[in-house]
Amino acid sequence: MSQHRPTGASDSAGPVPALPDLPEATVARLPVYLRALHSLAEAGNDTISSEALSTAVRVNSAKLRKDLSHLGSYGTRGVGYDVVLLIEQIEYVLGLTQRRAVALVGVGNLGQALADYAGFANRGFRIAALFDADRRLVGREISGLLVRHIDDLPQTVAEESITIGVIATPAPAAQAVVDQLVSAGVTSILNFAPCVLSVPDNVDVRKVDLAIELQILSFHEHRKASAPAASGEELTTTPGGLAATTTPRLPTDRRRPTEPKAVGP
Amino acid sequence: MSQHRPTGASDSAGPVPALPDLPEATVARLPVYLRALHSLAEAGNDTISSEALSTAVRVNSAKLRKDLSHLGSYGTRGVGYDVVLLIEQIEYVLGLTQRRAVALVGVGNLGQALADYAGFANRGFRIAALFDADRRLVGREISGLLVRHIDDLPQTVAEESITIGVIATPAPAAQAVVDQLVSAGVTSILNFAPCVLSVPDNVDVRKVDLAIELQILSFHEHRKASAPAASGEELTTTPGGLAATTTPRLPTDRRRPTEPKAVGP
DNA sequence: CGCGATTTGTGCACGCCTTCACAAGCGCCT
DNA sequence: AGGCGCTTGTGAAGGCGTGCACAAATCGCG
Repeated sequence: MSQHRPTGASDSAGPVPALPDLPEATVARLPVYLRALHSLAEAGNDTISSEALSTAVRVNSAKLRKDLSHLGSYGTRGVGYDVVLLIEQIEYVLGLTQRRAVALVGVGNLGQALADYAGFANRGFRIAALFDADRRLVGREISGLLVRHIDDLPQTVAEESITIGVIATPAPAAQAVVDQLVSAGVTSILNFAPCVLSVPDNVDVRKVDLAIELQILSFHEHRKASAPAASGEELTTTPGGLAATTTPRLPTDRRRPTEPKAVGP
Repeated sequence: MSQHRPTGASDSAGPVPALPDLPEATVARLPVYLRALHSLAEAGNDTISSEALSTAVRVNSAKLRKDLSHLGSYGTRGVGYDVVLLIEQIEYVLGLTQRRAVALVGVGNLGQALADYAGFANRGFRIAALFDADRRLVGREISGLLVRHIDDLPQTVAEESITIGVIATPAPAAQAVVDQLVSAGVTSILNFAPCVLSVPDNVDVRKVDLAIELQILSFHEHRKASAPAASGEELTTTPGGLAATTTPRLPTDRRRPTEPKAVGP
């Protein structure tokens, strides 16, 4: 039941970071656990077993236990985990014990929807300011928040202790916006613009690209449409003859026959 | 080599039904490459080396080459990749040679923003129908699309050959909506509702949880705030009274409290 | 016509993540 | 008090993904 200490380093010499060095995969799942735990707490559960929680969040129970074990040892064998305690622990590690201030840049359609999104406020965040480059939008009020001009970023970021920026601008504007955010002191960025961003090493960026998600689904659709087709005739399976925009040229694999080696499955 | 069909020699002009069995990690990156390649094509580039493309998309060039090699062999040594050919290949594997019809359920703030989002149309998708359970919204028109009642789902899905559903409803409604989508024949779902969904095995679900993204960023913020803070202050750092909702109990951590971290190795 | 510069495609090793399986710990019941 | 069933925490194994480093392949030039 050793703690999160990565390797059994010597206590005397090893300066241990304040936070357990969680695997990224674990970090990404903790919020999911947290959500489920809040539900359980509201439903009046005092404790929960890893097995029960794992079915709720659709995660292998061993993986769940290992994830939680990274936080320390907060379960009771034979009983399970104390729901409230676990919530507190996860919120602590995720840094949610303080309500973090977020700046939202770009109040187009998506930006407005994000500004209104209740999920942020409900889960530890406060949208502290809205920005846009369009002077016509500046001064407008969106869900109780004044839209400021992007040039006011440095001042507002400082005043409101903003550490997280959300980019909901068109792609061409995104890089300039990040640069401004970064120089204003923001060190975490959530990017909705469909483009790659350049940031210094100390800045974290997460991207959400809506079209990419659909394209990934599209791949699986394509695959499903190919394989289980017992008829085994058509390739793209399109019922109607559409495909108007791009040239629907057929794939021509010009792989060289130099390797007759046909590795069978 | 020879991932999928060794079509090279025998030009039976036959279809290539068997798609290469791409690693999921590769599938997730292909859309990013595709985006960059479109830019390159517009900029007039005929060919691109893996090195150049890799810097554009911020991916290790070896990884990039390996990803592309899964598609077949479409590069020329000493030269690079043919941009147009590569675009066609990626669009083919992703199943983008046909424009896929998408149903969007839930036209609240987020749903409306998604309905307006140009990125979908620009990248191979067509929002074919909008649905909502609220009769007051049914009949309204949003960005040129009629909002239908969710009970019309089966009919519309069939008529429009919809295979992908997007859920932008509140969490409590999401599971019921998926069930309806699935029974209507939809086999891929993009879920924006903050909850876990149950679906049959043959249905793919991808989730986008905006608050989770912020929480992951929050974790890294927390970590950054702990480690490099040379001063004694560490844990929750921010001023201002907060944490009104939940008990701001400090971590009853058995792990050692914040030790000033010395520099790494 | 051959040589050097360039770039692809990939074998290999390493590290992270997942999963199984099980000993250790805890509470309850008899 | 002792045993029994339940659950946690984790060692070990296997799989997947990443990145290095290099042979093979191609082009351009002398």
